[in-house]
Parts: sequence; structure tokens; C-alpha cells
Amino acid sequence: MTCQTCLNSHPKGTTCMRRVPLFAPLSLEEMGEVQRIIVQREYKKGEFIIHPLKVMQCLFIINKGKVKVIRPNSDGKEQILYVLTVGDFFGEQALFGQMSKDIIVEALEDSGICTISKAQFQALLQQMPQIALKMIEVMSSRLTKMEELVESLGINSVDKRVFDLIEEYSLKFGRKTEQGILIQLPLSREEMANHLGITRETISRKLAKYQDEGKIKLIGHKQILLINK
Amino acid sequence: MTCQTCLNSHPKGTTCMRRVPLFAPLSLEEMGEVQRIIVQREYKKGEFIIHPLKVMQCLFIINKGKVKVIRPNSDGKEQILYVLTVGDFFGEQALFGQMSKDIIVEALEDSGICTISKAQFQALLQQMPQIALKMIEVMSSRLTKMEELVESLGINSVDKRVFDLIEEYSLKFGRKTEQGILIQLPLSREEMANHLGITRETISRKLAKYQDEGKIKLIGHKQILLINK
DNA sequence: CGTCCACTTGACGCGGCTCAACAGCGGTGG
DNA sequence: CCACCGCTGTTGAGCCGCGTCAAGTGGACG
Repeated sequence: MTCQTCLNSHPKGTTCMRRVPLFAPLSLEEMGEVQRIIVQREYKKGEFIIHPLKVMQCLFIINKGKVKVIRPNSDGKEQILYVLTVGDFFGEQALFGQMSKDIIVEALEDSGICTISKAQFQALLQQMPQIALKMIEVMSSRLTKMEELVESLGINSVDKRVFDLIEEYSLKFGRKTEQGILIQLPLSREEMANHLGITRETISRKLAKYQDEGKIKLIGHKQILLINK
Repeated sequence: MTCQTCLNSHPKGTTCMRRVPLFAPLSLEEMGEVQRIIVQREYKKGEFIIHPLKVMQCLFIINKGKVKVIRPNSDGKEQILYVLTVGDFFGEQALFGQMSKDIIVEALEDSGICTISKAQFQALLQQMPQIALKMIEVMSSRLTKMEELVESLGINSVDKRVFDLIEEYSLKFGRKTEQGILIQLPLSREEMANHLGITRETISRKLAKYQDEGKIKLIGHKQILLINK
């Protein structure tokens, strides 16, 4: 199956690949070539895309939706490493040796994921070296992001960690309104807690505190208004 | 200045570059080419190699010694991200946009560092695409390492974090003896604490506890014997 | 409209941080 | 060579914040 969604959503032949940073440096013609080896799959919310039990050596590129990347540990806890969204890729670790087996990627909403097999992606890298350079760039910024998370977990107070997360989400998932920035939360309370290395109860209390202080306004469980100062 | 140490330590023309994973896929001839554009510098223990004040856009490759990579934060605390040693490289983030300005790299002991300027390294990547692939591989494993650290900081107890660090160092810096594995610590107590997101006092107490439990034996401040069970 | 699960809120205990005093070590200068 | 000083590490006491356990609430979704 070729990338139906891609083709469908851009009937004139231009593709959704323009939105994927990894392929940004390619010419239209080259993109067409890549397009032909892409296979798209749909995943329902909650479905596992990568899981220790079903091994799939592919590069995955998000075409629609959001996913979370998790490291589960032995006693049932989960560390959420990333929330990835349209244009992001994952699965590259498995393609370059060094795959740390127990990584789980799960769809946060109904998602469309384009996949390229290991063999074909390696051929692609040989054929279009620009992709390799772009890949280094993206991995470099992901590394920076992980380093920031390490810093946050290592030295920031819980209070700062939680508020920093809200500010990060306001940039990525926020929309400006008159009263402030309205944020569509990609994660539940428990998931946010699992990202910040704290418990669900603690994050509840912190959010309640910020609301008392007039910094934010909680709207249901899935939206936060970050109030202008 | 060309890479004096490299040339000196291998008078017959073979180079120390064989020990650098990044250049492992190159032929001898290609290594010679790379050798010619490398500039080596010596750093004293405690000297800064990368620092916000002295900007240097280079790729750095460790030829001798050890360095620590730090993220300092506004209120004086330091998060130690990595301890790098012979064959490792750093500085690549600054070469691919996205440089998070406030990273510090400091020599843990007298070190010899080979540098390649940004322009020359980019030319190298064009000319020898194998290097780009190897670079992706190394960055992928460094990413995995950071993800492990995030997991550790996020969900492991302090007790487990400290002991895991000892076990990690036993693999990297340990030497087998009759009584157990003798570890040459690359970091001081305070630095280990800054790596694990805890305080110097806490790590002292944990180590004392492990010694009481017969798991380790403290030898001065710079060695630990990890006792066989 | 009803059910259920995620979220909220409270009480309590423990672990690691803070502050403080002291010991050990290395470096420096007389 | 030793005396001094500063820095790092150790140990103790007390406190505070987050985790845990438990009960109650509300929103999301069928």
C-alpha cells in the first residue's frame, strides 16, 4: 500500500512530505521517489506502534496525530520521554544497532504513520546524503531536548518542572485568546506526572495552587488557560 | 599545528584515529586525509574546553584524558550530562544549528583534544558520507544513554541511582582483582551527586551504607572496590 | 442520562535537603 | 620542611515536601 493519505490529501501530486523536516532538503522529484517506498498505516488511539513484543525495524514518520514514547521499568512505572507530533519521526534507534529493547510508542489519538523499511531507508541514505545530514540535525536537537529534560529532572524543583511544562505546552499546543493562551493538553494528569518523574496527586496539587495564585485557569481536564500577566 | 600527539605516538604513519569510532569506517588513505585537517590542543585539568564566553565552532575529539559535559543553571547548580573519554567526540550540537548556548565542557584530567573546524568538518561529511552514517549511529547511542538517565532520574529511587552509577563505572573504569572490581572514579563525590540530581551529603551517606552492608569498600576518595558476591 | 474512570483533596510518614560542625587532603608560601 | 588555608568529604540533627493510602468528586463518553 502506498501512502494513501499523503496522496489523497494533496491530489495535485505535491505531497505532505513537505511538512516533514527530514525530507525538507529534497527536490520535488526526489520526494516523489521517497513517496513511492513509503507505506502508511492507521493506528487507533491507545494502540501500540512500537512494542517489545511486536518487533518492526522501520523508520516511522508521523503524518497525522500524536504519539508518546515511553520507557517502562520493571516495577510498573513509566517514564514518558517524548510527545511526538506531525512531521516527527521515531524508530531510528532500532535501525542503527543499539536498540534499547524496552521502548514503547503508543498513539495518543487516532494517527496516521508512514513507515519505511530498514533496508529501504538505508538505501535512501546512500542515494540522498542530504537526508543523513538532516537526520543528524534532527537527532542533535532531540539530544538537546533530552539534555534539557535531564537538567530539569536533576536540578529543578517540582514546582518549576510543572510550570515549565505548561509553558512548553503553551508554545506547542496553545492558541492565543483575549484572556491568555488556551492550551490543549496532549497528556492526562497521570501522563504528565510520568513525564516529570512525579505522581498524579502532586501535579493535581500544583495545578490547583497555580490556579489559586491566578497564574492559570483549569478548564475541564484537557485544557488550561495560561493567563497573561 | 597538525595533530602532533597523534603523529608522535604512532611514528610509522598509522594514526590514533583507529581508536575513534567516528572514523572507523574509513580506509587508511582516507584517515590520512582527515589527519591533515586535525588540529590538536592540550588542556590542563580543570580547564574549560567549551564555555559560553569563548565560542568555538568545532568538532572536538578526545585523544587523551577525560572531560565532563555540564549544564549549569541560573542558581549555581550544575547538571553533569556526560563523562567522555578517549575516542568520544563533542561539540556537534553547535555545528548543526540548535546550539543550547550554556553548555560547559571541562577537562577532568590533563587531556589532548583534536579539533576540526566547522567548515572543514562539513566538507568532510560531503566527501565521506560514511562518516555521517557513523555519526548518526554514535548520536543514536548517546540519545539512548540520555534516555536511560532520564528514566533513572525520573523513576528510580536515590538508592538505586547511586548503586547503578557504581555498576556503570565498574564497567567503564573498573579493573578486576581477587576481591572484586577496583574502580577508579572519574568524578568527585560532589560531581557524582551533580550527575544524579542529589546532594554531596546524600551520596556520602549512601556509600557509607553500602560499605556497612558489605557491598563495596571505599579506598580513599578516588577508588571503590565493588565486592564480588 | 447514567456509569465509570480519572482527577481531586486530605492526612500522614519518610527520605533527602539544609544547615552546621568537623576531619582529611592538597596546594601554597614562608 | 612544616604551618596554614581552602576545598572536599563525612556525620549529625531537624525540617519540609513529596509519596502513599484513602475517600470523595466530577467530567467524559457511551
